[in-house]
Amino acid sequence: MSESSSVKINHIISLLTDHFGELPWWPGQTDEVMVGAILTQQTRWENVERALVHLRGKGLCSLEAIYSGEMQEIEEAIRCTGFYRVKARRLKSLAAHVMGQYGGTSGMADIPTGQLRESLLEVSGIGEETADSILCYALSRTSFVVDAYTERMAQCMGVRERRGELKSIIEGVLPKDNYSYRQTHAHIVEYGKKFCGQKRCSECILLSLKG
DNA sequence: GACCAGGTCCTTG
DNA sequence: CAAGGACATGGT
Repeated sequence: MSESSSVKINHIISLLTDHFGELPWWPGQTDEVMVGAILTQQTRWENVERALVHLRGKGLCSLEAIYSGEMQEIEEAIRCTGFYRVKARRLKSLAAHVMGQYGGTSGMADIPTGQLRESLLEVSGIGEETADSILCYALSRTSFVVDAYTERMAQCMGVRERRGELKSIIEGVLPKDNYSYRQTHAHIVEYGKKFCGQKRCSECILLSLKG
């Protein structure tokens, strides 16, 4: 990674923090956040929230309940998030993995973050972003979530590194605490939603960094 | 009706 | 490795 990329990213992060301040982002209990991490794949958060309401109504919000729940019930509850058949399968895989390997969410407490990440990546349907979302937002670890917005923003500011490298760069400049990790990812997504539509790119709040 | 959304997996070149 | 398609509903 180039030195200038780190400097740029560091600058971007502090501008975003100044602009957005503290954002309430992805609250909730551990298991629900893990479920949400899968449901939000390529999907708007508002639709995920509706699905979570359905799941709560059926008592299907814990991994234990999903593990033993009916596939049909799960599919029905999450239909509004799209890709519902794939996602139901992914939820089952995650539940089976966590129950089988750790006996439940609480069993993961003593596993080091890096090891847990590798473990999550073994689950079919959990890629890098979902694994990091679970680590950061469900398990309060310091593993930064790089998503499409992060990559888009970086490209837009002339930082050419792709996702894997971006993760290293960002983790390299952030204070090593979970709060900073959560907030920074939240800032990037808010920035992306508000300013990264093609039409609005000229009004981008980071315009001063371009060039 | 076209196009996109806080991805991941599988197949091809 | 990069690129393209499949998975699917809901909002603009």
